Parts: sequence; structure tokens; C-alpha cells
Amino acid sequence: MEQETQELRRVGLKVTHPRMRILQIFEEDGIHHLTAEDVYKKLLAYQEDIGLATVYRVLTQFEAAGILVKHNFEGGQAVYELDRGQHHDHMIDVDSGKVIEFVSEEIEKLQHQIAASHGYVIEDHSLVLYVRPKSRSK
Amino acid sequence: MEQETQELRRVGLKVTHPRMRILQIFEEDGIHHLTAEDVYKKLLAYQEDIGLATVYRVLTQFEAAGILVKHNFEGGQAVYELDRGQHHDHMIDVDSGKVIEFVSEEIEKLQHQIAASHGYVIEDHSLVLYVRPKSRSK
DNA sequence: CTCCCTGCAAAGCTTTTGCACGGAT
DNA sequence: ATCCGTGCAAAAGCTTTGCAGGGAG
Repeated sequence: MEQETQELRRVGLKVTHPRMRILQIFEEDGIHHLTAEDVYKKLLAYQEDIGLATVYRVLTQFEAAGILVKHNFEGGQAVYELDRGQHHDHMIDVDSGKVIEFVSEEIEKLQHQIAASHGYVIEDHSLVLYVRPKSRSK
Repeated sequence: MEQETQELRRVGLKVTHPRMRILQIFEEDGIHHLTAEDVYKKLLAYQEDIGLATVYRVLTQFEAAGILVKHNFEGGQAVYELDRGQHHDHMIDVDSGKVIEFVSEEIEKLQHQIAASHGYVIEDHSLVLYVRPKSRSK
């Protein structure tokens, strides 16, 4: 709780109940990639009376503050996760919906080379692999 | 026109006016990545009286038939392009909105290695680089 | 002649916004 | 005491769907 309070102060946001609870949900063990709806449902499960609009507003503020990273995977709903500083890409198990993170210095390097060869510098990038367990692949 | 007719017959879709015109728009020179709204505006410019709902339906059918590929880039709107058989990734110039295509066998290979090392097989993947011209980069 | 296709309008879904009240500093 | 933050409801933006008339095979 002290930790979350300081985190919010650090980024210049008032320490309010909804912000604390939402931040705590992301810091819980378990699933780290949550949609606004996921967060809202968890709040409901905790008997919290926090509106969905507030969830959206807080997620947007946290993203702007660098606390969360937003991803636009397929399926319409944006997904958020804590920004732990280290960039990584994602692999999504299409059977279970599970999200696996990975890092590849080689791919990062190749991306920069490709952009450079076209006269560009990379501002941001998105790499998502949609995968299926090897054993039961088609 | 003969070409489009055969293409539609080949995939088992009735040859209707809306489908012909939409297919022709994708086969025109120029921009190859279009949103449903883009297609609709082009139809309007050609004095065609085709509803936006039909555009969405036809794009969905073309995607299912393998004529078009759908991409979910950032910004909410889905983007479609002709499926010319060869897989490629995209680079988006964030200043101009221009879309550049590229292919990297090395990245493809690395992706498969990474998936395999986690016990998975790739079903699909999405790689998008958001770039800025080198000369006026921040 | 039979379905498939289409335009229109309405509905769906995710996300954003206006407003007035309430709470943090 | 000030603003900022919040809940609620309404609105917005993209896409899908129900319906009844029209057209392709």
C-alpha cells in the first residue's frame, strides 16, 4: 500500500481509492495482461463500487504516466500490463488465450536495420505471434 | 472486368455490381491499404450507390475467400489489402500515414525458432514498425 | 424460381465525454 | 477552499445484423 502510494505520487497523480485498487490489481500475482473489462470485473469481485468509465480514465492516465503499457492485440479490446521497464514482445496461445512474453535482441536489431535501410528510425513497434501448442498443431 | 468476374466465380461468390466495384478499387494503382471507410468514399467518388454495410460485408467475404488480408493496425479501423500470396510485414510512417511493406526471412526464421523453443507452432503473426523519417527524427 | 445479395436503419461493443457531486491536498 | 477525480448516463466511433425488396444463376 505504501508502495502504490509512492508510485502515484511519483507520477503526480492524486492518491485516490480507485487508482490504488486498480494499481494493486495489476501488481497481484497471476494474469498480467488485463483489459478494462477484466479490471472492472475484478473490482466488482472485490465489492468495489468503481465505475467502468473511471477504469478507462485511470488506465489511460497510467499509460500516459508510464505505469502501464497498452497493447492492441486482435479482438477489439485493448490490453494493459505493468511497465516493468524491459521491452518485450508477445506470443498468444490461440487455444487458451494465454500470453507469453519473449525478448529477441536479434529481431530487434534486424528491425532497426530494415527501418534504417528505408531511411527511417523506429518510434515504436508491435510484434505478436499467434501460436498453438506443438503437439496438437494442425 | 473479365479478370474480376473470374476471381469472384473462382471463390464461389455471385458476380454482383458491389463486389465487382470493390474488387476493382483494390486493383487500382495507388494506395493498396484501405479501410472500409476509404473504400466507401471511393465508391461515392465514383457515383456508386453502395451502402457502407455492404462494403463491410463484402470485405469480410473477400477476407474469408482469401482475396483480401485484414490488418488491425493502431487506430481502431481495420485495414485491408489484396492478398498477393507473398507474406510481408509493415512499416508505418507515423508522420504521413504511409504504409511500407517489407520481408525479412531472418526475422521469420527467428520467430519460428522462438515459438518452437516454447513448444509452440506459429499460426499467424503480426509485425508492425511505427517509424519516422531519419532526417527529421527527434 | 429460388436463394443470395443489398440498402437502410437499428443495434452492438468498446471507449470517451458532459455534468454535477464529492474528496484529496 | 480549491481543483481534481468520480459515478452515471449519454454519446461517439467502428462494425454487425434484421428486415424486406431486388437480382443473379
